[in-house]
Amino acid sequence: MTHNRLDYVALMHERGFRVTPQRQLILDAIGEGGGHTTFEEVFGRVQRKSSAVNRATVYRTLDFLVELRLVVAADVGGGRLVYEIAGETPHHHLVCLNCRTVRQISHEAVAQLFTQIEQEQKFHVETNHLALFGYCEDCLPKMTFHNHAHELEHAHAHAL
Amino acid sequence: MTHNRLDYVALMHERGFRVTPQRQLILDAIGEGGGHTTFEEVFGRVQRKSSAVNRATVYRTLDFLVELRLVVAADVGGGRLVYEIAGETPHHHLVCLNCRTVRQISHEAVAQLFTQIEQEQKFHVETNHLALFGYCEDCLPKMTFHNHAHELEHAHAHAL
DNA sequence: CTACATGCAAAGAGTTTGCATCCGC
DNA sequence: GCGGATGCAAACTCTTTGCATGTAG
Repeated sequence: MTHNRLDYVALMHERGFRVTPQRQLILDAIGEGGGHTTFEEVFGRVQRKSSAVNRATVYRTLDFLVELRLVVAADVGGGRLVYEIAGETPHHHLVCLNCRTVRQISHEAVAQLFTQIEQEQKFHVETNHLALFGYCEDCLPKMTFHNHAHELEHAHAHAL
Repeated sequence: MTHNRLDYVALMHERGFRVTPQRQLILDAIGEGGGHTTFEEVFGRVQRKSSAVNRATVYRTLDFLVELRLVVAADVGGGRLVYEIAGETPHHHLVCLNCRTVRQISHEAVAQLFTQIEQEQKFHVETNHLALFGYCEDCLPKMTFHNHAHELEHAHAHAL
């Protein structure tokens, strides 16, 4: 990763911000996420190491780190952001609509589409945060009959 | 659109559900969205016609219509779903990360990428709900400065 | 020592739920 | 009339904010 301890300490000092234990814990917790981490995961990891850290601090610190561009917040759907240490090679997300697991794919796999859309649609696709929704290998079998809209009775029995 | 009045009335009756004025109003309100409509837009339109309709009813009815597959809920980021009348030709969404406007693009434009990912990643991309995040023609100029700052700090450059 | 950062609790936004009433069929 | 649908209000979840206290530099 491009940001080691010296990097962020220097960056924060340069800008007149303080390097607090909470900020370091939270940065570490994001790094443990292997690419993408939800708020709850970060909060959980931080609490395990120091249970005194407050939710509000984690919210504020995540915003702060994103603003400093040490961290990137990616919208992969599900109404929740995922956080990643910035500066990694561009990659994208395959999000399973069923089990919500998020897998990464390389930039090369989609680069061509980006170029094409850029030209044809005059729309600049953000290269770091593409989210493709669909069904993963495990969930696809379960979902195939879904397309035929047959299991509704079952679903609806508890829904309404 | 594939679902006219007869369609959905028949469908609901078939399944033992009732056709209420609220459900018809809400279905109409989604149809007025020209492709994608947020909850608040639906609620607003419904209230203008019948101010007695409750928020909870709109929430419940949207879920109900999605479950009946008369309506499709698409996650285009921003933490909020957009609703569309089902059965339209497959299309996708270009979502501007700055102004949040959502534009549609045809399926053809991205079909090849889907096939490729399907084969290489063993992941089935949901053909109706692809959301591509980026910046639209209007917002891109405003964001270039922003991106530049980003790149300076993090050697993050990856031009398109 | 002086701001900036944190903890705490309360307030907000958005959504869901329990229950009595209503009304489609 | 029966059972599903609605309205209402309360409960819930997630996030933000005001303010007093703590602490990095």
